[in-house]
Amino acid sequence: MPPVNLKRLAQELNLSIATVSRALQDSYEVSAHTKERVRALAAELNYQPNAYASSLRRNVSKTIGVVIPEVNNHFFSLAINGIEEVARQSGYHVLIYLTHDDYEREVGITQYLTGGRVDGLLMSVASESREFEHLQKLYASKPAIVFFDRVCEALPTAKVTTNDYESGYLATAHLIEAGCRHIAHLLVSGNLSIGRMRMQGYQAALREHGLEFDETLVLTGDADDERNKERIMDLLRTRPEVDGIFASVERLALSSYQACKELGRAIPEQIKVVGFSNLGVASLLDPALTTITQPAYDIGRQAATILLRAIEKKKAILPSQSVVLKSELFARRSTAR
Amino acid sequence: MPPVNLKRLAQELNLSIATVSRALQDSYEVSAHTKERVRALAAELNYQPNAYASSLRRNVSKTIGVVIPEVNNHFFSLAINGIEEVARQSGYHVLIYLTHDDYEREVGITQYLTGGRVDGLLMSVASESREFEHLQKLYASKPAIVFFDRVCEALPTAKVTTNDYESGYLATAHLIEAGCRHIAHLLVSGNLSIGRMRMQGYQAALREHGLEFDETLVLTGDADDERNKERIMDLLRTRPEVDGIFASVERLALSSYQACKELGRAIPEQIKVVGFSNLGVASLLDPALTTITQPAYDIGRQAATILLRAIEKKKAILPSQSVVLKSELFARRSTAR
DNA sequence: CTGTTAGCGCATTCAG
DNA sequence: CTGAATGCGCTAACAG
Repeated sequence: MPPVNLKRLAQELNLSIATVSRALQDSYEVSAHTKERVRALAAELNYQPNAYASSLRRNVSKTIGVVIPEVNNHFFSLAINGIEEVARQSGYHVLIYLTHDDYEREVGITQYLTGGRVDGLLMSVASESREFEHLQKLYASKPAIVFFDRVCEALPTAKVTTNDYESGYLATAHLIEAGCRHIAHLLVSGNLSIGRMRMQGYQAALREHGLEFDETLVLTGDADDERNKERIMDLLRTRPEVDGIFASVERLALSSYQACKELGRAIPEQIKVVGFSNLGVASLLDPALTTITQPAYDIGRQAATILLRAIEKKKAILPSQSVVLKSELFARRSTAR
Repeated sequence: MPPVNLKRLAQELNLSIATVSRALQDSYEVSAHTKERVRALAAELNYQPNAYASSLRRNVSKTIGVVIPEVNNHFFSLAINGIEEVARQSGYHVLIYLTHDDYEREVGITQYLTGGRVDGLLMSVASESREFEHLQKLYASKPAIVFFDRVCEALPTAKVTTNDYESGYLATAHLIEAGCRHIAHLLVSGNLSIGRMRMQGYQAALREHGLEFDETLVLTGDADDERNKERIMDLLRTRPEVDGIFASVERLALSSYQACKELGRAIPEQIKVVGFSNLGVASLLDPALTTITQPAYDIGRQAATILLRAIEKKKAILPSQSVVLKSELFARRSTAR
């Protein structure tokens, strides 16, 4: 069976390829009658335009890429939800790439992406990425880029983030007000803006409540959850005075909970924990879980909206289009008192 | 600045386009010296082949599509993880589409996909889909398809599933052995094979343990979580004898937990619940949560592996390549006694 | 080992 | 209103 393409339609209808093409695009310079004939046959044969030929010709792919650390995480999966929603409504396809917070992979992926495969890119950088050369290259190679959550400050483009400084402050203040005096901080990574911001909020809250900032209570996590848990347990063992933990990212919050449980230290009676990011499910079920919840779905939507708008208008994305959304402290029942 | 394509490279090197193309593909019929020159310039100019031109010419896109109900769900996000992993290793790109369990969307997406954009498709059908005409059409239009978890039995292709019947049996038996005598079943959807299988296991377990199957204790959920919760609460109120719940899917399990909490019926003391699927995080934190956990990551990997192998070998996928993996009952501490 | 030629399917000039 | 011709960037068959 011959393939169903414009040529085939043209032959069967005794028309030229050009006319068929125009008819399918509802061009004003084709008679209503012809359009009808073309559409009827196209439907009958289940004609689908070849996306690649079209992309090649028009030099747009109607495809965006999403590069994120992982998907098995409430924040990112909700964000994808928002992104996919917006993309589909605008007729865009979504390619997904996971870095697993690995620098090498991120570099590989960005190279993969340099070359017209996508019209634009939504990105949350890997926490391990210190060097941004690959991102610079990518940026130079043209696709529109919008960062969300884990941004690369070095590139002059729009970023969709949350009020990380304030949230860090809020989380810490919440713990202090609940009676904590020795609050450990679990940092996601020193070279990630969200980590720095949240930590600054943490420090400010301590300071303003008259507490010392103790550098030795700050633990920087890595990609190995098991090891993170061990290190948290070590910290809790060697520093028994710790009565609160502020985890700056979901994975570390979980590791904290597990560490506390394994050490038999009850949450929230003995140790209070505030986990950053969307524990979703868990926080609904276990009242001991206090979380800072980011509006992940909206972040995804906003980032995608900015990106697609720029693509459609063929306009550059400016840093001034950046958006800062608000996170919320979500405690099922107050841990204060 | 002129674009960096083969033509440009060829001009600057005084070679033909064909030679440059061959050199970049490391063809044996190009001198080492020439290859070197080409590669050097390509690197210098950061040449990236145009993926669409290549796809058009070769008639392969090195892209697969993943169509799933949602991503904000441990099962699917883990599966994506596995899929992306396998795909990337083989140099494939992954397009993602979410149906939100909506029939219309699924139809729209499959149409979207009919037309060479993807070389293959991994799919978990929407629970609402009763009609499979769109899938038949898609199947006829050629891309290789592998179903996973929520399969469409009508199509003669490979399916990657878990031992749903046994798991349903196991879950129910677990409740019975823990002392439950009136076990409600929350069905995901009557027209989904996983639902039917799990329910059959549930019925068999009841039967073999000498319990009556009571149709009025079976509740079929829909896409509205809030309403599901209300209906579960209704059921628990009108049928106070219910002392166990077997939820055949993650979302319904969560709604059950919430319903129980709102009614003040303690889990697992007053009501025991077994939730199907990967509650992940939650089950680690709350010992009350008993889950049937599917090997989601492996399911993703396996499905992707079968698909890519078939694509690479240009061979049709046979139903005989189907795989059935095993789920595991995961109770943090036994609810029995 | 290298170049010439043709064409993937489509959108778009330019003619009529 | 319609058709013929051109080329997007790349690969592959065919020469030499």
